[in-house]
Amino acid sequence: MTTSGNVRRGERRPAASAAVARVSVDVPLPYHLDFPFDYRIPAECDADARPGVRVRVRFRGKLTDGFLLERVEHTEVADKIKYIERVVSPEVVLTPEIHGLARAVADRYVGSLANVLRLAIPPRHARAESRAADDLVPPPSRPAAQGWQRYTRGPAYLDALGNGRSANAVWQALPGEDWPARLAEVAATVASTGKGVVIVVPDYRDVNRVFAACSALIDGVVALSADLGPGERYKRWLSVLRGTVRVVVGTKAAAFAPVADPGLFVVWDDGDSGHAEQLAPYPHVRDVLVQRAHMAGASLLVAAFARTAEAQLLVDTGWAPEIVAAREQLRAAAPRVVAIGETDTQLARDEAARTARLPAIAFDAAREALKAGRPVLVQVPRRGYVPALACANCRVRAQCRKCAGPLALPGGSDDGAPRPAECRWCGAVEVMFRCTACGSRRLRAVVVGSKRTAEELGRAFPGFVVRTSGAGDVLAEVPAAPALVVATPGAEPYAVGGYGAALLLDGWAILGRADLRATEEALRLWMTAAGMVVPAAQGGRVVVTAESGLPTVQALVRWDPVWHANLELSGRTELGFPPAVRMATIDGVPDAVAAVLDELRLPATGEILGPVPLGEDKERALVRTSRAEGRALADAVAAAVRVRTARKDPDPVRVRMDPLELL
DNA sequence: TACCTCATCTTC
DNA sequence: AAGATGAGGTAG
Repeated sequence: MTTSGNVRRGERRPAASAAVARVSVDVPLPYHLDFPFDYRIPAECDADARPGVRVRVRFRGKLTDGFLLERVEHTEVADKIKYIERVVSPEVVLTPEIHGLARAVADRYVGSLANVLRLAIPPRHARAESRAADDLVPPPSRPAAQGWQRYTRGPAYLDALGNGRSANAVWQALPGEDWPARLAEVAATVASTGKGVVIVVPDYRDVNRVFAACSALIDGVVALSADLGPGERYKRWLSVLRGTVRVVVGTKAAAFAPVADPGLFVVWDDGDSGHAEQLAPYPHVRDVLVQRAHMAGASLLVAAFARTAEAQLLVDTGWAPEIVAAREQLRAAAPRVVAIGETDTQLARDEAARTARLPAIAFDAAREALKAGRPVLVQVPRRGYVPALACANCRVRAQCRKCAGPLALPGGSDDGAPRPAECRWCGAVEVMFRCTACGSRRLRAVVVGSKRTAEELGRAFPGFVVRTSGAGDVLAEVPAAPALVVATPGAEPYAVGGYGAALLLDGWAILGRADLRATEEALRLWMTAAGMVVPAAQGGRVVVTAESGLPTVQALVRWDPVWHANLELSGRTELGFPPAVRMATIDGVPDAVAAVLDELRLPATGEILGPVPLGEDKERALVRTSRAEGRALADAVAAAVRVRTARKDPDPVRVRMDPLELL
């Protein structure tokens, strides 16, 4: 007698009540199938089949993993329903909070729940799970937090958090600030009330620094970063889930860490591109935490040396008050910053310094710092920026006069014939370029500096150690000793006791990037480096090689990230770019993009830009609405894409909401 | 009439 | 996305 597996298992019977499980299956489904599937819960699984557990189910014939989202009495699909194969483990890994958050993130970014859950919940590691839970550590006592007195609303902010009140904030750290210590004080303050804290930083070096700072004040801190092995990662994540730790420090996936009773979420340096998830649907840590804090009734702290336009918007809309230092505190803390553009560059008289293209002021600043026994940071731009055009005179990025997009020379056939510049966003041809800043009509290609900087500096400063940090080989820390430290942006080592000087070389190249965020990014990179330099009173000097008249350079010289963020935001408001508006990009072959646009039912403020060619016979359309209609935009794009995947149109389109780069 | 290919349909 | 189903065509 032949029997099917189901029958041989002995006539499975459904659980007595709520025998229908709604399951999110973990398979890359086409977008129109992003909804839960119903499965019958067998009686023997009744106890374990709780919402949030992992289950094993048969989906289109194959065994797959899934999350049990909820249990209900009835199903609409009684004729097709199958039994759950088994409950993988009774561990409730998807908490109601994270489920709600993941759903919201999926909706916001036009992605599927399964894709977001894959970012939020690490893969299971059975051995880590079987270990017994540690005891819950007692909350720490409230720390002194003297460091916050330098900021106008600092003490009041700490008080609010310490009294368990919800208090969002956007914090600009003073130059030289020991920001990991300040974040640790904030975390300890919230933890002392018994609530949980999640701190998200851009990379593992920052995780280590903040973890160390937090561990000095708090028992029960855990570091979560992608470089951990699967077993260790799951083990630490479980300690968060089981509520045995109160404070989580980690990189972007930690934004979803299921900390118990969260009171505060922190994102450090929200302008760092490391906070943008590289996997679909590409959520950004800042957005995830804004959403999460809102849903959880917890506070959000957006902190950095510089300030993004997005953070400025949080301030402007009243979502978060700002925490900045009074002017006299800034004067006491800031290094002396000088900008030298090409027109006023006086190269050092020293022969070797001349070879290294070092201006006299930079050479002197470095020499003084070395003499004082301190390391000198030399920031050089990374290779491989998108080729773009800038004004030949003042190096300001060449803008399209219609949409302010970046101008570039059309690539492709190299027949030598000079061709006019084109806008990379709207495709408009520019034959009569005129610089928006200085009025010059000449254009030049933006190129990046050479890798020889390190050798050349070695020759300019004989007898001093030259260290490099960047690309594959990132240095975490340098000692408090004279040395030249050549680093690419984002790879600057932490200097014990601070740098004596920072030389920000080829600053104009960073400014000239063909990017909506070029100026914001330039200031962020400069301030991150300059923020590691000792105060002017201790001889701290910063030299940036860029035109001193440019607003971004001014913002660095005056150390005024708030002014710059306001400028940046009003610029984007004027042009109609994020974060002033909500925007979606739709990529694909021309027919596919056209079909989606055709299907698109936009809300009232909706507007379509392009499509513009994207290379490889692909096109990109930009779609925008007011921020208020952001959700409607996401829904409209989702509906249009769903129609397409449902009728199995051959050419796929890729959608991104508010991408970091529009090109 | 058996068998193969390609399009369409379904996924609990 | 990918296996299951079925329409219609083709060889024998």
